[in-house]
Amino acid sequence: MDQALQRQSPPPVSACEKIEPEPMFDLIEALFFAYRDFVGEADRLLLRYNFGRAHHRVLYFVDRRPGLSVAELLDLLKITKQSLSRVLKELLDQTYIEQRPGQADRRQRLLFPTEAGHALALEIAQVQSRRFARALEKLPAGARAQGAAFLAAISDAREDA
Amino acid sequence: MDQALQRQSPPPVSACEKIEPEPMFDLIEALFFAYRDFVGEADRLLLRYNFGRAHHRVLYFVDRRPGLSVAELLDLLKITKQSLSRVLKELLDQTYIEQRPGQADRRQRLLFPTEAGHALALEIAQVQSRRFARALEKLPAGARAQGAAFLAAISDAREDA
DNA sequence: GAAATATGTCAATAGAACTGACATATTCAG
DNA sequence: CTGAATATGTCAGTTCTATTGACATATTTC
Repeated sequence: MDQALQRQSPPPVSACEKIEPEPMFDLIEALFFAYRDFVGEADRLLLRYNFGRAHHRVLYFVDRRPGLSVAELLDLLKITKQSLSRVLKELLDQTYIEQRPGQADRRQRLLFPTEAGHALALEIAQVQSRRFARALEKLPAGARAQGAAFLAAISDAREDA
Repeated sequence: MDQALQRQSPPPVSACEKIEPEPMFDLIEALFFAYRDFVGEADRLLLRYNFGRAHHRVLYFVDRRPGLSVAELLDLLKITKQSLSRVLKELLDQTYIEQRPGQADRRQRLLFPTEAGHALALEIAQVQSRRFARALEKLPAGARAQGAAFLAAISDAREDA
């Protein structure tokens, strides 16, 4: 049943065309599986509210950064405003999020979670945190800080927000 | 410009309903941004071949586990065979992947990368590895092994394959 | 007052996933 | 050998998320 063997050790590069090191397949795969299972769990929870992954991302950031402008949210999510609009409208209609005009700039519509929105965001964050907690139990002390630093280093340096 | 402040320290839980610890927002966010930027880079590269993220995932695993059966691939990706079919067909048609009947069980269609498929898979893996390499430069020695262990602990234990 | 900005919205499209139903080839168990 | 189970493929319809392009409105700024 194990005809699915790995393409293993780098065949000691025959020619000499700018020897690129062996790709870090361990990290590539580990990140894929970690993210797949991490979001999969939240997805199942969101189904109960007829929300998808996109709703979650919006609610998450609005809850974490109450008073966020639409433009700031778009930049965080790296999607277009048309993509955001459907999802945001549903969250507004079902009063998980509310808008208030900016006091300084009244063109802005600042986004705030409602009580229900905050509660839902918290519930999902707790489910995801329990996964992290289970993972950290198996790891030596300091793993949380190391893990956070590792992940931060992977994303592009310029994390605004 | 910083009206987007954090909902910070856990307001020392007023009542006493099974005190849930403060969610690990640092890890939740770091994993989101790391994955977003990690796959975003590959996505841009894939555009040149008119392939999407789904094609990449299939090609990646077929290249890593040549001789994989369709059922095994479905289980790795956690998608349905109908979802796989369009993507796999395109990869077969454009000869990045080829099928051979299993010698033991001739019902199976074992998947193998072609030369072109292997080259493309490698190219993408190298781009992603360079991102990891840049990240690891900033981190202390041992960060790679720690990071891999951290990610593995996050995904559900039973990684078959 | 004109230009730039922040947001909203309409329309059309694409990509990736889903469910359900059904067909074919092959293996396996009785 | 026959019938059930398995591995795969495929058709049809749907959902969700995202895209581009065009245009409207309110507000701020020069």
